[in-house]
Amino acid sequence: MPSTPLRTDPPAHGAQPVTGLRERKKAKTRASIRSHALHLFKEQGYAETTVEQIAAAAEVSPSTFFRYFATKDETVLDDLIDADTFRIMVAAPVELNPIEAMQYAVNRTFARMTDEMLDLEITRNALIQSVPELRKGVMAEINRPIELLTEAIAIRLGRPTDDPDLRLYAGAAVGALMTLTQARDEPRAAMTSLGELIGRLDRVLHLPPA
Amino acid sequence: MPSTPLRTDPPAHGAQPVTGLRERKKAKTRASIRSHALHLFKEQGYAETTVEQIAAAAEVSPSTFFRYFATKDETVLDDLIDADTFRIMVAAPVELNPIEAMQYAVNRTFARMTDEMLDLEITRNALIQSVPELRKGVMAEINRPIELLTEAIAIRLGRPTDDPDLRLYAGAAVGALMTLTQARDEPRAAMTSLGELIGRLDRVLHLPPA
DNA sequence: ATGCTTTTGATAGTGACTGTCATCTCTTAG
DNA sequence: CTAAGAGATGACAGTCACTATCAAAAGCAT
Repeated sequence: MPSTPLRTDPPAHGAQPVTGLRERKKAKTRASIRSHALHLFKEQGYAETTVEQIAAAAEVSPSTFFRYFATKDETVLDDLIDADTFRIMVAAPVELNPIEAMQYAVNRTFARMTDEMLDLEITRNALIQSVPELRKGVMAEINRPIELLTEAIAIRLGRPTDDPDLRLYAGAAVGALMTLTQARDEPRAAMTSLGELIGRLDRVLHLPPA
Repeated sequence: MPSTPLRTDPPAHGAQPVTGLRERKKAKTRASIRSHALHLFKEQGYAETTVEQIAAAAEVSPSTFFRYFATKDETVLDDLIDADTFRIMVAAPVELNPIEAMQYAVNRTFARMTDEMLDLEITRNALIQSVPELRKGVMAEINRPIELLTEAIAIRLGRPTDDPDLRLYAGAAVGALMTLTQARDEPRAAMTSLGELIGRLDRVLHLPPA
């Protein structure tokens, strides 16, 4: 919390905030720590990897590690919920119903990803599935996607964002989706077939009219 | 895991396992630790209370504390998901539909509780709502109630326990219920009006026929 | 270069949790 | 009633995530 922020971060719109020279190094450090952390986790396991090791691998001090990531699990869980996907959902063709719009957005998100991004996602997902502590962390933030989904549906349907039925519907959708993805054994399948899984939601969900 | 369990715990039926003398002391110690922990949490806050303090208050060593509770938060979260409620749900009058049966079971569970049990629940609930780490712990076990609910509905309807539609339905129900209870500000209301909240589920849920 | 801010590393904690081992206390066989 | 075995306890030492503090270093502007 700087006292006189002469040049703070731009309001975080869709466009890239014109990288400000010094901040590039920070982004690089952050990415480096994250990357080294994930590699180490994959090689030695999550619990077996200490923050000290990660810091050493990324060539920073442990102090610095904690300046970039508040907790060890943040290296895995950060950015997990992709706000972009919900933005795509909002912008999906109007004739799609909410569930179809979700499918559209998810499929499109996967299509946008490069192979290495997909690999990263899969690694991450495998970690989350296998390490209880990480699974815990994901669940803890379950409200975020519910919130985002509520909002996305509200915008699409021109309904108020605080419509209780919408929130209820979104909560049910996320809950159902959660059970669907967790039922899968292989992490790869759960991820790539996400679009298909969403299609099953309308078997049990029903959106009450405004 | 004793090598020769001459007298292990009975198969845990509904009836009370005839308490075996020494085990009574263990139960007492466990209850004591838990009670002291909750009181301290309420007085000084969760993070501000150390395991050492709890152990001291309960007059055991820190080592012993960890023999009874694997983690600090287990003192709060243990026994949170009440399997009995689901048992009551299974036994609810046949003419009730799944949602009505849930309401029936929840209301009955509250009715069974003594005042101090209710107080305990409310304290616990307030803690969970206010301490992020505890909330995390609850979310982590979200699968348990989904599982139990799936099973309860399956039994009531005479459908197979692994019916994917039922699991989906249960997941949606729990997800929706979660958002409903979290929307509330005052913990007391969220708990005691749980039965009423469940009634709203059928606004968005719909169980596909077998 | 000279000030200023921001980032960094070193250091010293705290507290949850683990593992080990000797002691002590029940329980049961004899 | 007692001895032996099993289980429970406490003391101790250690690991590791995470916090707080402070001085040195590096980026940036004038």
